[in-house]
Amino acid sequence: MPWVKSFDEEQAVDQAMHVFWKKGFDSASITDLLQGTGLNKGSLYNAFGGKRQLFARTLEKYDREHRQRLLAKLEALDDPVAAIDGFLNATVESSLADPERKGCFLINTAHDLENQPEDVRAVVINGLREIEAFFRRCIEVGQARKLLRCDISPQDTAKALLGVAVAIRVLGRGAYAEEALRTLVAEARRLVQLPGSS
Amino acid sequence: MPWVKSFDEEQAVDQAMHVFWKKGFDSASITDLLQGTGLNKGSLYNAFGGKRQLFARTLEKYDREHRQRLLAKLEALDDPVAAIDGFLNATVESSLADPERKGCFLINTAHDLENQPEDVRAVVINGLREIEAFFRRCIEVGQARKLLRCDISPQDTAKALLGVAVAIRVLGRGAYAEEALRTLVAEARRLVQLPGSS
DNA sequence: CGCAGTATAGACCGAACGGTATAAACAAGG
DNA sequence: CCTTGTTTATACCGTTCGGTCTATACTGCG
Repeated sequence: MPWVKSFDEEQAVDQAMHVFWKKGFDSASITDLLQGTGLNKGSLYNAFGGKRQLFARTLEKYDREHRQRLLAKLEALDDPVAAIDGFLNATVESSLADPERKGCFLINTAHDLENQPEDVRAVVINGLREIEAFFRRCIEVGQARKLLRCDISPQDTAKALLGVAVAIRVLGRGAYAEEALRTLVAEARRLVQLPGSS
Repeated sequence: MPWVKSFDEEQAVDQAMHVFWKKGFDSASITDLLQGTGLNKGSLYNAFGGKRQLFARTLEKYDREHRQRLLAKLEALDDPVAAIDGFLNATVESSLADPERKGCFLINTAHDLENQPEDVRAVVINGLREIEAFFRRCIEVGQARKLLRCDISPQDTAKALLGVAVAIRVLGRGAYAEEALRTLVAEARRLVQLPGSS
């Protein structure tokens, strides 16, 4: 093995991620990916196999570095109220901070779920399911600690919170401005009867 | 004027609508549209000018015949509770009834809002704004008639209801099954404190 | 019939698509 | 040096893209 590798494969995946995230699978052309990664065609096909496989890798990386990382950070707070609040606010902040208004890569892909290969579908479904489970755990703990109202179903309310997060991500791509997005967060908070914090 | 027209232009728009609705603007090819409408290339370009203009016409038709028609029907009930309930349930039913899982044409387009021409953007923004206004009116009337809790903001809660509707449409495209979608409706109902009806 | 205007079918355009292949340049181990 | 395997750059493949154009068939009016 006289040579190992010259370019940073993980960095290339990261750059390709932004291309796919912004344009989606179909609209992202090979040329876009070559420009975004700085690779040339041969290296890209040699390193990743093709467009589909590269897309799957970028989505997995996004899921790992965005969703999983955020959920882990929030669970570590050991404060269910702050965790719920934190997730929704992070959703809004991410939407507002991105001048390209790319939204959430997972949800963008979920919107196109029909024509995705099975491995991609699995990442999306699993990611959404884990966000829902995160909300459910937050609600259960919050109820046990008497921080949240106890007359609601954690399972069902978790779905509602995920739903609001989805709406923030979709409407945050141009249809709703900051104030409206923050209103959605406040309304979601009302579902679990949190006191109005910042 | 020795001839008027041979094909039904409105029917062609309707068939093109389903093509764009299913595939989106970019992924719908001219060939798809020709097959869907039964027209040939010359007629299509002669009658509509091009892909973009045809897309705008199909979206306007969708907005007119789906959103406006549903809202008018529900407003005519003069029953704010049934109207809110009816909208959310209709959203679920539409999602479930469509084997192609196309979702809502307006919301699909809203998800791509960035690279839409101005006229298309206007239809989307206006459509969403009117759904929100519909919810707001329902809540205001419901409060005046003591059917809904009076300690909530009609304006803000209307945004939340629209948000849940958006989530139903997005997650209804494969990520969520019937039961989960109905849970979202029930949770939305909880936002305005409706009694649990079917 | 002859004229005007439309529908049809399909050729044709340049460009871009995803993907493969080929060439030379290059780096490290033997 | 020589081999091995990767880097680049580019040519090339067949297909499809949105869009134009032409030639022909057809319909209704005068």
